[in-house]
Amino acid sequence: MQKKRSRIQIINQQKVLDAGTEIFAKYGFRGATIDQIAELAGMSKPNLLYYFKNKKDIYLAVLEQTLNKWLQCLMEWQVTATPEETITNYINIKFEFSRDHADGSRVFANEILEGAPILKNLLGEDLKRIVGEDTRVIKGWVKDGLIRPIEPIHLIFMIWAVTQHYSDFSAQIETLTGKTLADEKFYKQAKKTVTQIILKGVLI
Amino acid sequence: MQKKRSRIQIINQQKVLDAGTEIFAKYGFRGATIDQIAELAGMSKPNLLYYFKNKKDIYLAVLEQTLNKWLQCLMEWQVTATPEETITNYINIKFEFSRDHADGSRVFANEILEGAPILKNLLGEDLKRIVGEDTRVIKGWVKDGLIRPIEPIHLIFMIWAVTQHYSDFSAQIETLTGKTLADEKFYKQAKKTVTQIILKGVLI
DNA sequence: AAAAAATTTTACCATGTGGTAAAAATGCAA
DNA sequence: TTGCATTTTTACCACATGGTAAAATTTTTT
Repeated sequence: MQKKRSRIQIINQQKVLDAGTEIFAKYGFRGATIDQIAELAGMSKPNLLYYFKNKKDIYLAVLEQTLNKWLQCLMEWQVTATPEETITNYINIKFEFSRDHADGSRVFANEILEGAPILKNLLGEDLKRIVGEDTRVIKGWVKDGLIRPIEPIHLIFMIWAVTQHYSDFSAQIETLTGKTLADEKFYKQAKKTVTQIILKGVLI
Repeated sequence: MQKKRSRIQIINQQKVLDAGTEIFAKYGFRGATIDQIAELAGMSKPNLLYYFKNKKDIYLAVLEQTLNKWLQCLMEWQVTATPEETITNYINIKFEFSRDHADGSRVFANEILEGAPILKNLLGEDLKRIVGEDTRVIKGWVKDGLIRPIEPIHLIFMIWAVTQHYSDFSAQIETLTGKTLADEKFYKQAKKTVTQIILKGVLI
């Protein structure tokens, strides 16, 4: 049993997590510095280290926070009725996540580019289980003749890839289109086009 | 007019570029160290700095080399006959690039995650022009009623996103499936599924 | 083979970065 | 308001990292 966190502690730890997410998103674990995070969080480095004993601890906390949000997102969808509804819903949720947690998504991207040394363990079993369930659902649809015979895992990867692309590579997208998912019109257009192509692509 | 590069120069500069690509792919510009690159290239740090005067110069050379390959890849496809053939061909080429230049792809990913400070200038106009041409072709197909009315840019992003996903996030993919694009069977299956979904998704 | 040019090594240095110790300041409960 | 606990600042340190100078070595040219 651990002592109740004080008001200041709660505020400052969250400040560090927010700043850490932003910095790690840009530079990855190795490239980020405690000074950068401290400055963005508006406190001195030793002050920050009063809340997190070292850089790795900040990183772990950021990863865990993001991970929870991501897993929650992945489990949020439900096999409601038709595959059409279910897939539409799934893409919706993923797009929403990409828009609202772009920095978290980029922290993940950086971590995976480094070979996912931490995430591999943190994620391993949970993600495999979730993906396994998704795969089973899709396999069921194929068996029932509701969608074309496709390899489920690649459909899942496609949806992840596209939605994450809009957050992870937003710098590139912005250069080319002048827009990001923050632009409501662009957001809807992207979601609509992607949903349409995937639905028509898999439905019979 | 610059002097002809010596035999040793050619060999060692390429060694540095190869090592640099691998290290920058993992850690990005900030996270990579000259020592790591030097060690992987099998030479001492001062020796490496005899060929490239500083870290940024190595990075620029790596980016440029990768950029040339990427732009070449993007321009390799041709509007042959039907949209079906053309899109299939385009996806083929991108998948091949992801498999054969995974580290280069990751260097790009890292650069874009950092906000593409260098690439923005290096790439800016060239990429815009290429994407503009692609967009025009797709718009033509829509007008001619050959494919469904979709927003071309998002189709392009979809194809980029998916193919790059297999190289950039191969660590995640390997955790989940035990496979990478290096596995011939997996490569063909991924390409086939993606091609099928996108073709059925856009063709009328 | 000798001289010149190119390459590699050795020995550095300045700065950046992760992290600590302890004093000073602040918040808070009695 | 006083005393205790929490928080913040100041002043550091050790090591990593980017980079340099110059000597030593190897390669190439004459």
